[in-house]
Amino acid sequence: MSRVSYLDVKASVLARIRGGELAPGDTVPGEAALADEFGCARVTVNRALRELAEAGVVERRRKAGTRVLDPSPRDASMEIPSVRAEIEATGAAYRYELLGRRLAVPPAEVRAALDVAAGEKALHLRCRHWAGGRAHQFEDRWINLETVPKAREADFAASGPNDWLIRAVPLTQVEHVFSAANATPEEAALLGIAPGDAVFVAERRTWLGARPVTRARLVHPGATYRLVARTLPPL
Amino acid sequence: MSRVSYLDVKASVLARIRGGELAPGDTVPGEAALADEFGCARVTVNRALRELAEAGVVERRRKAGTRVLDPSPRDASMEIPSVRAEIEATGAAYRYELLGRRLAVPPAEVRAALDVAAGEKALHLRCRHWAGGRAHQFEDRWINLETVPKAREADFAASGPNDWLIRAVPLTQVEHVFSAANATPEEAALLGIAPGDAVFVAERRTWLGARPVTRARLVHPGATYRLVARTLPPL
DNA sequence: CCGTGTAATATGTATGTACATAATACGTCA
DNA sequence: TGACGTATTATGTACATACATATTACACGG
Repeated sequence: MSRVSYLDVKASVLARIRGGELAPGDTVPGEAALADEFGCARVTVNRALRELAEAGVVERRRKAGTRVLDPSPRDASMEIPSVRAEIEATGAAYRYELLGRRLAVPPAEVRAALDVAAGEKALHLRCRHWAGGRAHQFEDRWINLETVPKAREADFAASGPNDWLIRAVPLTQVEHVFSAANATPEEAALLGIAPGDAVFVAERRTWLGARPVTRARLVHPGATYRLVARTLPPL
Repeated sequence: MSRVSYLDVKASVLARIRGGELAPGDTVPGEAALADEFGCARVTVNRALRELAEAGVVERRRKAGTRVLDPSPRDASMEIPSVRAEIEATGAAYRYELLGRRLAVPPAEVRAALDVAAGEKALHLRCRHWAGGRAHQFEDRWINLETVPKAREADFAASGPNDWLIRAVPLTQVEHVFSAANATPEEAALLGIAPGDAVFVAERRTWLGARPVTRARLVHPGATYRLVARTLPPL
């Protein structure tokens, strides 16, 4: 004879919504009413409804009560792709190659993205990531040395800047912009594809608090690269 | 003189982690200890730590206690792109055009994706979405009529299948696979670009419970299309 | 009629207590 | 030494109660 769990209440209310007994826009019975119905404490109902609200199923407002929301097109989520993990997950051997490392004044676009002062230098890296014998990604990355001074000493010969940054900096925010483009001759040569072949481009920017950390342009052969995003599993 | 809130405890513990006082792998003081330190009830600490666990900052195990996790590459999330909203958000005029509608036996690949019985027909739609005078998306969609019989009557002349489905079916699960490709001659003609130009392709599959609803191949001109994903804002 | 102050109300949260549960630590016995 | 059962312990959750807070509804005065 276990007592009534908040999970029982949560499941029951969810079932009423799924079953159409409670339609979007309807007001869910108040905490007191549900507590009475289930024979449990109001706090127990509170937790159940709070979690449903966190899940985006209902909306709660003081005094107004709890209302069923539209089955909204929930956000899709995807793993932040770490090249190494991505490649190793396929079973292919991962190899990293540093093509270039220099301190330089970044072009205007990068300067703006990284919030680097005019004339100030940043760290510019160019790398290639292999999946077995196939070039998987060409990486063109700028690192803000004001935010991450430690990067000045790192040589990035052994492991990629991505792995290094993950360990060195507790990133607080990451943004990706994905697009498709035709490979430039240089990109084609580096990726072992023909110029003009489609490439999948990810532009990644990361921040540490309010300070930009890095901006990377990641170019993948379009013929093989896939990015997957799924909605969170239903409750 | 308000009492100690679970938010205070949560913020304090988070600050210790961010500040390095508690490093990944370290054990967070027990609920009893924190309750004592903050002069609040253990339940209050419990809620603080529980929410930190939900946020992926710490890991909790009975008897073992609470440990700080690696600052994991949190999942990035993106809005599920609804063509109409996407276009209208840019300020451009949205126009929808139905290119074809037929009942047909789907090709093997689609049959597998939609779990349609061999020889069984499905609804095949081809549409184009305009952003002002520019073709924004070419849509090639199959709908499983066993899951959504109502689609047989819909004519999709006025509004797109996407809008129709959102209203008609409470989708439970959505998957996107993004890739880059070179435009086929047909795609190029439909999108007003040159054959071979890069296109950004989204393959979307949706489910209602365990039953596949639809599979759509959405093709966008690579020169203009961008997809953005961000990590959830920091705690 | 309109704005404003106030009472009513549903949710939000803190507390002390009690018991449940999972996992580890450890002692016992073969 | 090793397998197994048991005590210990930290978290997990339920409850009754009390008070906080946001928001609505409504009465009242200009």
